Amino acid sequence: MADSYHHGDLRAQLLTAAAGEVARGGPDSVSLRALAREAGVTHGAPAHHFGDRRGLFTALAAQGFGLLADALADSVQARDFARTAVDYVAFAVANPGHYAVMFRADLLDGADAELQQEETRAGDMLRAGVGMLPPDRVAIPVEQARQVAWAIVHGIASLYLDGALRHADPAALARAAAEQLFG
Amino acid sequence: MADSYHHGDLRAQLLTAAAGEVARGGPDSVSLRALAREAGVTHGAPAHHFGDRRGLFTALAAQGFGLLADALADSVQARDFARTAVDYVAFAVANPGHYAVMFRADLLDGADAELQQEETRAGDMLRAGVGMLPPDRVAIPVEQARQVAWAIVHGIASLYLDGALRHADPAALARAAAEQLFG
DNA sequence: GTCATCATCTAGTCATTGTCTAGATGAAGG
DNA sequence: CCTTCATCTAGACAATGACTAGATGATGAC
Repeated sequence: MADSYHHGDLRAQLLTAAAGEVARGGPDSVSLRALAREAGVTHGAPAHHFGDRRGLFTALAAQGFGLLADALADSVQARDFARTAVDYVAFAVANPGHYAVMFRADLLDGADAELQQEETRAGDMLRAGVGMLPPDRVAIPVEQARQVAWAIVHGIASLYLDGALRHADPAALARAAAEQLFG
Repeated sequence: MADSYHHGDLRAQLLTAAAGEVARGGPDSVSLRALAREAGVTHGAPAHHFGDRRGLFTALAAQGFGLLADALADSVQARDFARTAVDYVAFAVANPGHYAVMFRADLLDGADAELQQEETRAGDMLRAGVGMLPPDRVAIPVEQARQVAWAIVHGIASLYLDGALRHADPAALARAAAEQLFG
């Protein structure tokens, strides 16, 4: 359907291209018109699917939260926190374009229903993962432990994706962090 | 000198205004022309001081790294890691506009001399802060411990500034994180 | 005191972008 | 067959970043 009037899969293709572009040059380098050119449609076509630029990033973030929740499901069910930490960082490294926009409140429409739903699903997954830790390993209130656990995997992922930990193995670092934190 | 031909303090004023705007609406909402209007100069004036948009963010980040190094100096000299962690997060909360661009490689000119200098100074400060931890509290290689320590304060600061930890006290969280990590 | 130098700022221009509007296309279903 | 509506086209507009040539005046040498 690539040469018909109706593209047929434009929304998905735009999201994929946007993720690639964000991973390559950051959110600023994403141009709706460039994405449209790349997809072989006119510059106004993306607006129908995403409304505006913010809508594109919101859709990308929602997709990212969905993928993250999926990526964590196994280890959370296995109640293996160290593996959850590794899987979290591995998700970010494998999906840099998605991850780079997921927590950028300034780029997203926080009121978007799909975003809220996927974000809640991913958040519940994370909470469950930390809730299963052996209490004798946790020296601080459990709610703080949850936030600290999130902060550390987010910190590793963010710093690595921003190039600040260029010479480190992020997965190994996540494992070490889990051990030092709760081991 | 506000109404003379030469502004006299344009560079500093633009940086301050840019920090405020980044804190308010993120880097995307920063417009060189809007900053110029606000400062009462023409749209071309900022280019002389920063070259282009990237140069503005680079200068802002360099200033931020300098401020960060200053903010950490006391506690590092006192070899008090918990306080360093708190001071780090407190710096980010107090200077959200600076912090939001400091690690955004896509917005910065990594080759800038001033940026590299200030970044190195802040990095050395952080390394020194973690290097003084009691060895029997550290279960992982010291280099990983450094990275983990950085990741956790960066994670707390980032998540808080992005609004993901809206109901938490970031300083208290930093203290708790230090205790759980190395306490 | 005068003058040259140069950092600083002005003013105009251009391509590009996001967004809005009206309308064309064609797929899907009654 | 024909209506409906999601999808896409096409044109326009204001705003922006970047570039250029030139005006201004602060500074320091003589």
